[in-house]
Parts: sequence; C-alpha cells; structure tokens
Amino acid sequence: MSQHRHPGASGRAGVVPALPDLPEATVARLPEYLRALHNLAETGHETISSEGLASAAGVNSAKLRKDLSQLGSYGTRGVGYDVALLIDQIEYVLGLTQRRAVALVGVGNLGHALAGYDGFATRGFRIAALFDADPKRVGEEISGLVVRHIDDLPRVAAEEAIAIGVIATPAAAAQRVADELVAVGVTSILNFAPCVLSVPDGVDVRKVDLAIELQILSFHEHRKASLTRLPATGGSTLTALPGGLAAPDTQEAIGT
Amino acid sequence: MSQHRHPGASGRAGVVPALPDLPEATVARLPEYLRALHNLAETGHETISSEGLASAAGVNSAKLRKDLSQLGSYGTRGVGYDVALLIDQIEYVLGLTQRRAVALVGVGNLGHALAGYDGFATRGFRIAALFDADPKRVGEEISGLVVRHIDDLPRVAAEEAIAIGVIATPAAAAQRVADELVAVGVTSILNFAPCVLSVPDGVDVRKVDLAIELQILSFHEHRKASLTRLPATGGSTLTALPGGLAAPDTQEAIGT
DNA sequence: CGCGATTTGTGCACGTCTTCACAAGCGCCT
DNA sequence: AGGCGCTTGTGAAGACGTGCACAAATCGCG
Ligand SMILES: NC(=O)c1ccc[n+]([C@@H]2O[C@H](COP(=O)([O-])OP(=O)(O)OC[C@H]3O[C@@H](n4cnc5c(N)ncnc54)[C@H](O)[C@@H]3O)[C@@H](O)[C@H]2O)c1
Ligand SMILES: NC(=O)c1ccc[n+]([C@@H]2O[C@H](COP(=O)([O-])OP(=O)(O)OC[C@H]3O[C@@H](n4cnc5c(N)ncnc54)[C@H](O)[C@@H]3O)[C@@H](O)[C@H]2O)c1
Repeated sequence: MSQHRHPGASGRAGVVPALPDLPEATVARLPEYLRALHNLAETGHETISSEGLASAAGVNSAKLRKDLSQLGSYGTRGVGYDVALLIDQIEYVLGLTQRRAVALVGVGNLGHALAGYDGFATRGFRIAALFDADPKRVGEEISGLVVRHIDDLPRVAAEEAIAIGVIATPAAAAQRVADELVAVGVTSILNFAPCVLSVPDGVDVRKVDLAIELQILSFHEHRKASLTRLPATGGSTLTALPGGLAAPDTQEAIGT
Repeated sequence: MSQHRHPGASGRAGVVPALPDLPEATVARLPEYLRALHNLAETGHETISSEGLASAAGVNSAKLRKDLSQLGSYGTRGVGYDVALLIDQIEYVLGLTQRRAVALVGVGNLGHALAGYDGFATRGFRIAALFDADPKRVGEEISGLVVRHIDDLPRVAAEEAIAIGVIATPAAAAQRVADELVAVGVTSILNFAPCVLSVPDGVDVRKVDLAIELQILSFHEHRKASLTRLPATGGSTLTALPGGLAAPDTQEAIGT
C-alpha cells in the first residue's frame, strides 16, 4: 500500500508500480490512447502494434512508443502491446481505477447538455451533484439528479467525496464559484466560463473555451487565405506550412 | 510610426500586411489576450502594461511581451500598450475583421447549447446554419435559425461562405460529417465528438473532448494523493510539483 | 535449434517554448 | 534641457518536446 517515489529511482514495489512523474505532454495524450484502446478491445483486438495504435490515436508511432515507455515496458517486441493490459495500466496511471465524483455548477444552457452527457459515466466519472444559484432551477430533475442550491455545496461535499468541480456559470460568477469549490476541498476544476480563475497552489484548473478554439481556427483560415494570394512558390502552398503547426491538441492533415 | 490599419480601409488592397507566421503557442494565447483587452477597454483603461495584461490573461509578463513583439512594436516604453490599438491588431492577425460564418452539424443535446450560445456572436463569429440528419429535428427553429437536413449542406454552402464547421454529432457520424464538410470546401473544423478525424492536407481540425480534460485532471488528483502519502520531505509537498506542470492550456496555481 | 521477420525501447539531434535579465526608449518632472 | 523612473523589446540560456534511426528482444518457422 505505502509506496515510495523518489525522483529518478523508480523502484517498483511489488504489484503496484510507483507513480512516475510523466511529462505533461504525455499525460495529455494518454486519454486519447485509452479511448483508441477501448475501441480496439471492442473490435476484438488482443494486441496492437505501436503503429496501429498510433494511427488510431492520430499521433506518430515514435511519440506513442516514447509515451508508453514512460509507464514501463508493457509491450512485447515483435508482437506489440497487449490491449487489455495497456488499458489497465493507463487507467491506473490516470487514476481511473476509482470512479471520481464530479460536481457540476451552473445548470443553464450548457450545464443541461453536460448533465445529460453519457461520456462522464462511460469514461471513468460520476456526476455526483448539480448546483445552481437560481431558485427557479433548484429542485429541477435532470437525468436522475435533482438540482441543488449552491449554498448546499458544503453539505453535499461532506457527503460525497467531490474530486472535480465543473464550472458552467456565466464568467461573472465563475471566480466566486471556484472559491466556493476550493473552500470545500476541491482541488481540480474544469472551467467553461471564458475567464481566468485565481486558485491557491495545489489546485489545478483546466479551461475549455469554445471561442478561443474558433479564433485559433480563424487565424489559420486567415493565414491560408493570405498564402493563396501570394505568387505561387511551387506546388501546393497549403502544405508548405511550418512543421510546428500542429498545436498540442490540434491535428492537422493526418493522411487517410 | 509604422503601419496603422483600419478594418477594410487602408492598405488592404495592394500592400498585404505580411502576415507573420507566428509560433503556434503564441497563436493559442492571442485570443486570451484579446478577451482580457476587451474587459480592460470596457472598464475604461486606455493603456495597459505588460504586467497588467499578463495578470489579466493569466500568463507571465515576459511571455506576453514576447508574444506581442511577434506582431510588431505596438507598445510604448515607459507607458505600456494602447488597449484599442492592440485589440485592432490582434483581431486583424486572428482574421476577425471579417465575421466568419460557422456551420453547426448535429443539433442534439450539446448542439442545442451551442446554437444558443451568444459567445459566437460576441467574439467574431456568426452561426450561419444548423444541420442534422434526424428528420424529426429538421425544421425546428433554434434561436432564430431553422435546422436543415445535412443533405442541404452543399446548397447552403454555396449561398453562405462557410468558414468553419462545428461537429456535434455522435462519434460514429463524425468522420462522415467531416468528409461532407471538406467536400463543400470547409477547411477548418472544430470537433466535439470523441474520435480522430482524417482530413486532407490543408484542413485544420481542433478537438474539444470533455472526458480528456477530466482524465487529465484525474491524473493530477491521483498524483497529488500519492504525494501526500509520502513521508514529508520538508515543507509543502504540493508545490513541489515539477515546473513544467502547466500544460499548454492549463493554469495551475496562479496566485491571488 | 537457429534464423529471419518484426516490433519495441531509446540515444541523439533538432526544433520549439519559456524565462531571465538588461539595454534601449519614452514620458514626466524639475 | 537633462536626468530619472518606468516599461518595452530581445538576446541568450535552458527546459521541454519531437522524430529519426537503430540495437535489442521476441516470435514463428523450417
Ligand atoms: N452554451 C454554450 O454552448 C457555451 C459554450 C461554451 C462556453 N459557454 C460558457 O459556459 C457558461 C454557461 O453558459 P450557458 O449558456 O449555460 O449560460 P446560462 O446563462 O444558460 O447558464 C448559467 C447558469 O449558471 C447559473 N448561475 C449563475 N450564477 C451562479 C452561481 N453563483 N452559482 C451557481 N450557479 C450560478 C445560472 O442560474 C444559470 O442557470 C458561460 O460562461 C458561457 O460563456 C457556454
Ligand atoms: N452533451 C455533452 O455535454 C457533450 C459534451 C462533450 C462532448 N459531447 C459529444 O458531442 C457529440 C454530441 O453529443 P450530444 O449529447 O449532443 O448527442 P445527441 O445524440 O444528443 O445529438 C447528436 C445529434 O447529431 C445528429 N446526427 C447524427 N448523425 C448525424 C449526421 N450524420 N449528420 C448530421 N447530424 C447527425 C443526431 O440526429 C442528433 O441530433 C457526441 O459526440 C458527444 O460525445 C457531448
């Protein structure tokens, strides 16, 4: 049970491997590998090569192998990776062996969609509670859960072990909600409101902002348009974009 | 005293302002700066220092200055940046001087929320059309737009200049929809379905996957939990995370 | 049992991103 | 006019991430 982890010395004690400290870029890709692996498992694959998994996940195979090697050696040379084993490993590393409880705050337009989303349940999470500040919304039942008032957060948090808070309120309320989540011990927040949150050390915030994604796409549109106005410098100018175009979570022109 | 520009007025015809090819990491942050600048403009600020803008955008000031310097020299030493001018500059670079038309495909749970989202309009975009494959959904009116059948996509695309396609269908349909979008000339896609899309060169795809975000948070939860089980190595172990913890679009522990 | 085909794991080189630290530039005040 | 304080813009260094290319390991087969 008690496991020691020292920087550099990844001594593995018995069955449970020590949590290695993975590069953040790797962590961001593991969920994608996991999804691809589940697909493969469903279609009857027992093993998969790095090449096969890489293409299913939309990355390059060298990168995939390097990522997986960070978790330990779970492949077999000449054969590939055992799909079931790898799923277990990645789920373990991502902390998905326990189904984490999620609290969703802000049951408006977006919040309703999220509350009804089955992707929570199928991918390792459980919506434990819904909150809103609007009295007209409190009491409403959404896919089996009753919306509670945000003031009940402390009480509910004491009952359920809330691991992650999701903020789907207007931006103006987001900081206040974040503070309230932090106050009841939540140390991971997913923020859909378009604003920056201030949180204490040790609390992780990830942000999803639709408009930012669109604006990044807009930039590339603008750029592509300005390129086509240039005198032809050779063949297809569109593919002459700089190599680094692919952002951390952008896929660009992965061939068929 | 170099170039100033007006949307549609000066220097657009012959003298192309030479779109610099920005580092992708910079492009991903510009929208955040833009949002912060709009907030500042609304609260009456005419100029802002790199320090002030950086904290409003949740980044470090050196990074912000380097990012902005990529666009040209639009700051004044000893003073800061002119808020209005910088807004114009960033909007120009991001290609927001023209309001781009967005087609939303898949008007289900999530699609409804997106269709009613005012963040499109307020941040440079216009929902031009809604599509679905379900005959029961076709004809429904959502915030002023009528849902059309996906088979009408070619006709609508000919009328409106669709710049960006947003996919909010189940994963099983996403590739097919992407192909149809590409076929009518769309070169930028925002994909909410949890799957990898194959597109030809020159087409940009960005993905938003809620479950991936949650799983990344889960990893850090798992990690924090395993750290607290360690014998105290002196002081607050939670802040002893490696410096690179902050992912491209993660904010971690930005002090109050 | 040994050999060839296959595929992993990784050393290495290269490119990108971040951060520091400071010179250069600007406005204000005297 | 000149000096002073403030802030930008950037060179350089280091951290980080990526992709190539190949040795090492394993399997299947004769
Ligand atoms: N609708 C979308 O598709 C979409 C897409 C991307 C981002 N967003 C962002 O998500 C957020 C929510 O969007 P929406 O369209 O659902 O807005 P909405 O106005 O429909 O819903 C917001 C909900 O939050 C509740 N709320 C307000 N203050 C609260 C508080 N202090 N505590 C608890 N609940 C509170 C309101 O009562 C309301 O029910 C916004 O910040 C929006 O910018 C929305
Ligand atoms: N609901 C959420 O909060 C949420 C969050 C994150 C991601 N997602 C993802 O977004 C997607 C949509 O989720 P949802 O909850 O809205 O699902 P949904 O089933 O409610 O809606 C999907 C819609 O797409 C339509 N559709 C199916 N095939 C189509 C086709 N070929 N062309 C056009 N339209 C088609 C369906 O008729 C339906 O209206 C899914 O991939 C889901 O995983 C949803």
